[in-house]
Amino acid sequence: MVRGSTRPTSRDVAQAAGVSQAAVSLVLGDKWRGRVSEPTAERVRQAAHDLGYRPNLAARNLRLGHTRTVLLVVPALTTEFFAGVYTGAARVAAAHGFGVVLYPSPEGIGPARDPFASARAALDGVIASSMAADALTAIRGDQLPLVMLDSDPEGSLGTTTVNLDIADAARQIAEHLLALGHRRFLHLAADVASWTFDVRARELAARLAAVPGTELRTVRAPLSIEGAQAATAGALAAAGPRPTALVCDDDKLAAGAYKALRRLGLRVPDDLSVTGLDDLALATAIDPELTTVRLDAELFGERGMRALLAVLDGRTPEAGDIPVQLVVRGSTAPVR
Amino acid sequence: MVRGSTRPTSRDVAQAAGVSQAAVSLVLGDKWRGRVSEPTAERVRQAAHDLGYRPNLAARNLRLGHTRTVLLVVPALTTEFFAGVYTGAARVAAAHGFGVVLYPSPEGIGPARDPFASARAALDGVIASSMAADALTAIRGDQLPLVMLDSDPEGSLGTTTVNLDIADAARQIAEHLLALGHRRFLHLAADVASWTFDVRARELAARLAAVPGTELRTVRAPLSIEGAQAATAGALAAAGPRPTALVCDDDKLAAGAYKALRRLGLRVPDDLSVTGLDDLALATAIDPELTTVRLDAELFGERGMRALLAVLDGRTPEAGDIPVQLVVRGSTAPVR
DNA sequence: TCCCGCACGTTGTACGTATAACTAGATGCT
DNA sequence: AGCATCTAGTTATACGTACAACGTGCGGGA
Repeated sequence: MVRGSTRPTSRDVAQAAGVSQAAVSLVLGDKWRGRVSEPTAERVRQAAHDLGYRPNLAARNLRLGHTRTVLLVVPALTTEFFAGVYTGAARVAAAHGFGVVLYPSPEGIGPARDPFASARAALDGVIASSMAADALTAIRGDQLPLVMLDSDPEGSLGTTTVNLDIADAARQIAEHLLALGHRRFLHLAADVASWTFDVRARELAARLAAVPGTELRTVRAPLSIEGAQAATAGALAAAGPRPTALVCDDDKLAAGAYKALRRLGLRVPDDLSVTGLDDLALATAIDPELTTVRLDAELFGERGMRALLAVLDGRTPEAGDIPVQLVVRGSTAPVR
Repeated sequence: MVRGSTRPTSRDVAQAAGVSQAAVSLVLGDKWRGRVSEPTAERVRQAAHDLGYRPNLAARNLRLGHTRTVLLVVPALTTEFFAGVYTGAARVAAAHGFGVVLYPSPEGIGPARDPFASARAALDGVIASSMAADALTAIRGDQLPLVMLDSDPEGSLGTTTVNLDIADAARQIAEHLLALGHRRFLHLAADVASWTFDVRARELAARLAAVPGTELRTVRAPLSIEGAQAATAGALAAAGPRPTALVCDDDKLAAGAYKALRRLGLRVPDDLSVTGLDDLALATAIDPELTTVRLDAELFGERGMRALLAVLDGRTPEAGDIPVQLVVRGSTAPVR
């Protein structure tokens, strides 16, 4: 590290090894076969190591016109679901020489200042969850290759979408509860404008409408334990016969519902069957363990990344929704 | 990599506005006062807008030598704790014109391939949790300004550290349980090599050692609900008098312990008091609600970011640990 | 009149890299 | 011998930006 404070460049390495800068680039870029002799290559590598040389990636990106980096835009990371998505995406990306950068919608930071202006520094593409809607406007302006997760395949004109088979999840839950004899349903719905939640509501309603004598009420709650608790308490205080099945839009809402039910002295599943969706760690932490639908977050991330790679290569992305699986636990029982 | 038409550059804008590229740079860089007339500036802005011009940040970074972007390195995002850290860091960063990029250790991706080589593309600094140890070796090689979170202030030579007052957390838990009359303790410790967990063990042991007649056993568990469940079950199956207080290294471990206790037919807090640490949403989702110590994740992130900004400016970072607060709930009771 | 300063730009250059195009000597083939 | 081919490099250039340095009219003060 002779040059004092500034980082060594490929030219410094070249000088140290007694070759030209181009030779350094060839050797370190692994394109030297038949262009540089082995002894010289070794000398270059040695010099690079001695100087602690790290290529300036800004310069490389500028030169190459791409970065082999993609951005994953997700909603606030309040559950481990998107951690799984990231892991899956990062795994596939790594196998193709790509890196993944995560951009969670930071809570409480207005869109006035675009907080990831510099994060976008150099990106080849974007994978975005439709739940991070606020961040999307900024993205669209960039005209980058884009893959949407959990987004309406119809509504998103031309954009590639990768979806979990949420409709099937809703159907499986409905079938399960109907088979147990339930007829009076309460739907604890997430108060979030997103396709993935719309599908739950639509499919549940459609399924129940097909069975005579069923009843469906809906109550909306913000996507938090406290919100779900309050909404559930409010809904059960209403007049009329009490529902026997409580279908929650996700596991977190179900955990909030549990709390409300405990306060009301109602027992799960004796007085009320409860279902969630996601199969988070939370689902088995609460008592009784929650009947829910397992979503394969990692596979979701993998598929998203593969779709983006396909788009970047001009290939057609893999089609088809990702299958989900009902997991029956102790929170659902035959109606009495 | 087909990107339809190539993106417009500042030169294209210049041509469209009938000025030089330098003028475009001045206007868009907000340095035009007294150098370019208002009508001309407006013409440039208009042209930039019409063409949908976005500056090439790789080129800007190369030119300026900095990026106003920092990297936040965290362990796998299996709880919302680091989401809070990110939010706090991003808020402070945004206020100073910086962006934050998140790098969670992806599970199952070996260190063989450096998965965030390109994410590091252009960074001014790094904030890293000591829990993401595997990622750190790669970081160190870059010689970037670095701030460590939850790291041994002694061991990290010269590096700036920002810590939660975990020692105080452990003390408060110990005092609380001692005051309730507990004397036989079981410590459910995270099987993770990290300073933050070492402190818990050390401080708890020190505190109990000061009180005659106390007893402390320790059992280690991987940082997951299932792991904690198994470890707790194993420990309680051992011979000898049963402990009356179970001190868990974090809330997630406590949730696992709850499950083990339920299986064994032991009741919280009647048979055993349980404490956690973190105050995640999980802490109030389980029954009974968990006595734990609240960590202010957002403040943690803010302090980390402020420290890094100080380092970048050559200033001295704010000193002092971040205070924590015991939250007493239903999982702890006087010993019977 | 001369010259200075101001308003309004432009020209030129450097950041560090990857690679196309070239060179010079050695070797092989006919 | 004459020419093609191979080896082992070098030289030159472009990526898009920010900014230092350099004009160029024009009005005004001495």
